[in-house]
Amino acid sequence: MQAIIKPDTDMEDEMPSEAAIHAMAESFKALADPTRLKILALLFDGERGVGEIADHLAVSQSAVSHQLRLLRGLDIVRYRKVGREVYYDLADDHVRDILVRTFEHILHEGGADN
Amino acid sequence: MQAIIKPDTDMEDEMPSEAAIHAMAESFKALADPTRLKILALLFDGERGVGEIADHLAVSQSAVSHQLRLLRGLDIVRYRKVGREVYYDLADDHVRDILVRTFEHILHEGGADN
DNA sequence: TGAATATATGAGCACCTATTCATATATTTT
DNA sequence: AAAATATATGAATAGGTGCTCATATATTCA
Repeated sequence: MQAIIKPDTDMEDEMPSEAAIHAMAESFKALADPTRLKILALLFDGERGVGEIADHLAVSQSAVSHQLRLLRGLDIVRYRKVGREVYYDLADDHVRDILVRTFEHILHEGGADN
Repeated sequence: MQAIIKPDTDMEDEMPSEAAIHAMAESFKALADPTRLKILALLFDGERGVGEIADHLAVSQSAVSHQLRLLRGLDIVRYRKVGREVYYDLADDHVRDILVRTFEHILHEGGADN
């Protein structure tokens, strides 16, 4: 499966495929929301239960659950079920890297306010 | 200038401020669109004029211009005016990094379906 | 000067999305 | 068993977003 994956990981030679572009857009879209970013920033320190997340941020349990489903579907977070609770965590280091880079970007941005 | 910038660039100690979260969401939002991603992928190889961009991708001049304005406003691209043409380019290396990381992320994503 | 070319912009609309509300499912406790 | 607790989910809706169309601005050319 996945026969035609060239090691074209640097994006410098040719345009990414239409499919790759859409996948990237999907991933960025997942990070393009304050609530989801807050969730991820919280998970940055380690796994958390759903209710715990909802409490820490000022967001309803339902809203958090909806957002976690979205993040789950894109392999941005993973989860672990323990009894009736579900602990969520960042999926991998790409996510960490991307979050940090962007955080740096906005700090370095001449932008007046912080 | 920029007196109060703590070297808190790693996001590991404390939650980013509300303002930082919103700024990050804005940045990601800018990357969360196929048209804008295609523009950026094109600029990855070097600067291009607006019409050139519109031709390469299958997008109207107006649409490209609208999107460039957005990217400009977030310091994701910069521009250079020569006569009546305007050449756009990626603003800095953060953008390059973020694009590459995300490209890697979606390639490494075992994800079968979406 | 006026015509041609390159880019920018405002308005309007179709589509998408994040939340709330109500409810469902799953697990533990009594 | 029923009640309590933790999470998930579908529907409805308000607000946001990207496109097109028409037009404005800026620059070069004849």
